[in-house]
Amino acid sequence: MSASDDPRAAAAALREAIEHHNYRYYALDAPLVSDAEYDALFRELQALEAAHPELVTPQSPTQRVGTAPQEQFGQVRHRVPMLSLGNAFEPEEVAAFDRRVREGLGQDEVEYAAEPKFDGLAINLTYVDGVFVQGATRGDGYTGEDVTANLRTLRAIPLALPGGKPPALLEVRGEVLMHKRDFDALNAAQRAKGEREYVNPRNSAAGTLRQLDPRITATRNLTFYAYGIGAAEGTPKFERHSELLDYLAQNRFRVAAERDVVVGVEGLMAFYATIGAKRAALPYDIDGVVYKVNALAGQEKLGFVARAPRFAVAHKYPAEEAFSVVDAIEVQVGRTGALTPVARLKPVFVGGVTVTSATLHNLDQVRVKDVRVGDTVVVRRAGDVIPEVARVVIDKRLEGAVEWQMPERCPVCDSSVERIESEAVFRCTGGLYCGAQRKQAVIHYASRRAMDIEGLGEKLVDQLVESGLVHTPADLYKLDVAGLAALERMAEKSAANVVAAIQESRQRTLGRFIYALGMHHVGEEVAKILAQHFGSIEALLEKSLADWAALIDEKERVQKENTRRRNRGEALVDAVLPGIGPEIMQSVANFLGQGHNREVIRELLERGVKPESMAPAVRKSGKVTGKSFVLTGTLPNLTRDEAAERIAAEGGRVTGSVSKKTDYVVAGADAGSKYEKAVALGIAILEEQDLLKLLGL
DNA sequence: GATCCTCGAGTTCT
DNA sequence: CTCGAGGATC
Repeated sequence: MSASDDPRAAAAALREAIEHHNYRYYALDAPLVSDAEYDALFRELQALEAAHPELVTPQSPTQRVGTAPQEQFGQVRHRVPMLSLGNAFEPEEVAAFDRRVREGLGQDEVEYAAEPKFDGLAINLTYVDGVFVQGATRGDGYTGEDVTANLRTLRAIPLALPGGKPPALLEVRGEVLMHKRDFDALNAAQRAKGEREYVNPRNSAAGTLRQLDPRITATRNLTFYAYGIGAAEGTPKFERHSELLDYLAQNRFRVAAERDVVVGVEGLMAFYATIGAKRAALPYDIDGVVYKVNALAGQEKLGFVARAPRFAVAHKYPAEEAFSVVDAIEVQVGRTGALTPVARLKPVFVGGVTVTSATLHNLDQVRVKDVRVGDTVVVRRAGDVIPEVARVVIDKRLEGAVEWQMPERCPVCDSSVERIESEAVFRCTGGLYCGAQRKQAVIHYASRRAMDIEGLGEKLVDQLVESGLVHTPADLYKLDVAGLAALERMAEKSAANVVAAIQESRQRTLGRFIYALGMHHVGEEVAKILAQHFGSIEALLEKSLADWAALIDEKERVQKENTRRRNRGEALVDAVLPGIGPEIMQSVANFLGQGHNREVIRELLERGVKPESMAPAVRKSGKVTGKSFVLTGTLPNLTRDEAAERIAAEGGRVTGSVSKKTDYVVAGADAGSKYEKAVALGIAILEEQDLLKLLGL
């Protein structure tokens, strides 16, 4: 049969042939034909479709690249949530996982499907009647972004499942990533064009997938590896995870060649070691391996804890370490004057990013690790993100390297530096005289949780303070558009926005205002207590030093009295200002006792800042009165603040750390150590929907 | 006096 | 998120 006899059949045959060659080339790395032969087939199909436009179908290989760039990505609700996995780092944690699985299944030995854990982006592909209709990112696990147009350009993603009788619905789960060699090629090209280079394959895959113009995505070599399925209708019945992967491979998806089926914890550890040894030689980046109970019936039996399946775990490789050299140890000055030593390092690529500095926390830490300028050090990214100096390579220490000393004078304002006995930190005594502290004070004042002045960030405050326009937060209210627009990189329009934001900030709650003042030991919580107790800023200012001293005495007296009563089992006396002890009172008294601080407050009020007095918290009874909650991870719909607000509205309390007194832990995606702790303490774990139900919403 | 619970403060990089 | 320290509790 030739094309002229039956163009429709010819086009179908060509498409099938091209998809098959794609599969051989992109998924198996084992092409059957030369590139020239492939191109010939492709051009033949293009010619045929040009002659018979009615034959063009969306799933034709000629249609991978759409034309019009999108404005933005749509939202996609996942039919089956895309969950995250629990992590294991140590052999004992893997053994514990295996033990829980064995106990859960009542088996002596369990078979696992083991595979590399790709360091890419989790994706869900939807096929309806064998045709690729939609691809979405994982997002928060429940809702992702529609990146169909970009995914269509990936030739490792079949646009149509091979003939026969395709399933009515198939969701393929997997990872989009960039092979290391393609990443290197991309960066070489970027360099040649004088454009920005990407830091690692994962970031470049993410950046490429989020291109609004699919034509750009098409020029980059992204690939896709399948590792599971979501919703499915009309697929064969699988009994094992490994069978399911075989099925995906038969349907022209790329699956990891390294996947294996192993038995027992010995099998898991052997797989971990094998992949670890091959890690550098693999074509893609991985950050661990994944173990899943192979029997699907077993997976179902084990089920889920909160958001993580009980039948699978990710076994991570240790944080990557790298050598670098300490160029200098600089000192940063914080809002409270705290001096923090920071190691400036020769740029080193570790854990996927280039690290140039790492905090050394305080002098004690510098001494413990004995870090000196010029030292060769081992750098790693602790936990997830924050770079740290793990240790010094003593053998490589240069002769004459001296112990680092905390400077005696502030590097910013030259005031003397002192260390309060029994405290680890050194502080600059310059107070608001110190430029660094002044800047930080203004930044803190404008921050989201304080007076919430939008557009007034670190950069702008730097300029304002350095140009002398602003010395204290009170000066913000004197700024006008003309003055601001005179600054560099500040257009009329954005200057107007900032001024408007400053005006708008005059009305804030008293709690926010007190917090914004930035008194030592007075964070959001303490500020709120003070606001509710005093009711107005004037009431707070009225208190003399003697009044505070009396209050402190009173506090200590009540504390002693209560200790006595407790020993006798008598009822306790209500304390003044619960949650605020002598130390904090002293700090507030010191702050308000200083003339310049009172002056700034007076100016703020004069310039129209009107803190709204706050009614003492009426302990409303709600659905969760008296219960305490801890939030961790990212919730699918609510932000943490929103969740906290709703809990408070029903009488519950939200705290930051998990303890025996915690009633519920609300866990979202990528929940961290708090989740672990909750499990260890046997505390009820809620997902967002459970929380909403509990709150009656 | 000891222990537990919370809050405050500081931090890196994209 | 983690550490350190203040406050409450026993």
